[in-house]
Amino acid sequence: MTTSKRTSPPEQTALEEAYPTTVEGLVLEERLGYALRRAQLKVFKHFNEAMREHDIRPAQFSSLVVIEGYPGVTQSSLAQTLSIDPPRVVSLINSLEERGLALRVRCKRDRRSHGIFLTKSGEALVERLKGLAERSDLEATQSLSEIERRQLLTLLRKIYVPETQDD
Amino acid sequence: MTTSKRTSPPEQTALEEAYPTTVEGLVLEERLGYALRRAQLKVFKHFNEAMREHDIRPAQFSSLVVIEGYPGVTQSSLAQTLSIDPPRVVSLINSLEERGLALRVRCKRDRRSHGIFLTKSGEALVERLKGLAERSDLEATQSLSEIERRQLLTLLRKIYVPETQDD
DNA sequence: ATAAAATAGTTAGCTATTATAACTATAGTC
DNA sequence: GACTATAGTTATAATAGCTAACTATTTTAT
Repeated sequence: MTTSKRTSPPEQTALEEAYPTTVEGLVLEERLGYALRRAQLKVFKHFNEAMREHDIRPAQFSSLVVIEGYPGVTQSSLAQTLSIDPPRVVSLINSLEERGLALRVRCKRDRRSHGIFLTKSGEALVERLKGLAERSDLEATQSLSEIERRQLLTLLRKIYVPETQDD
Repeated sequence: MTTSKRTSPPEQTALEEAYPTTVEGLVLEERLGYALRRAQLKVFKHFNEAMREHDIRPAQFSSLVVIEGYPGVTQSSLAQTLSIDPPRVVSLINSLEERGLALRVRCKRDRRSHGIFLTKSGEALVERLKGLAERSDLEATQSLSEIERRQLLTLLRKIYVPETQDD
């Protein structure tokens, strides 16, 4: 199984330090997944830093925003909207409920499902957080112009919502 | 602590089903982190599907590509290049070594560091994988034109490498 | 109307990712 | 030679994404 040997004689290898820390021109720079991960890593780091005092993670923030926009949204609907699997939605809503930010209400029509609502403090918090998130994004993308930021959002949306029309 | 109450009377909530599965016009659509995650999720899913028969994960692929481009690269240099923390690089290279795709060679000049090289089978594999990755990206972004794909890569690169110049 | 199939939510378990802290060995500096 | 810094490693921990299995309900088919 391990019949293959090394590609370069290790004896004559002494220039490791010369390697650049940024990989210009490497095939990797053409890989969309790589670029998306690097960009997301940076944007999320800024986000987490901005939310640190509120102890809110990206998925919690997204949930709060969706619940605010669609009060009474069911867990399955939330899962689909955020591309989060059902088990994770459970723990997500649990944490929001424990912190008094949201609550489940059993649905009368279909007693299998639960509508989710924000509490007063949940509503107050999400209003505050939206401003912080906005500022965080701007900081993380200082190197982009406002036009470029719009372009980027449009292109990304086209990937995950293929039916998206240009603005 | 739990003084706040719900935002809507749950008694009159019976329209959950009417909620859209795609959230158009919601504040969330303006959040860069959200869009990045959704897009990355889709691109990575395609990638993992394309690599399934080879049992190669995104981070392993990136590592192979960098090692191929810079044979003898040290683990710390690899960590910095890929924005992966050192402990993870260890397990990453361990797995590549166990599979006979790469190997560590202790550096003579600085005996603390290890140069990483591809084996013959590692070289053969990465050549094969690069084609698969390319096709996977195209499939995942069918809704984008070639120009838009280039724009997207450029914009993303501007975020994580702020010094990047336009093409 | 009853049996079968589908759905909403939940619990449990696995792997991977990101992040720390602490430790060993080596190298560089005062 | 003592102090400091660096490369790699080990060990934890929290989170994320995925799958299977189970309960309670609803819908569909017979």
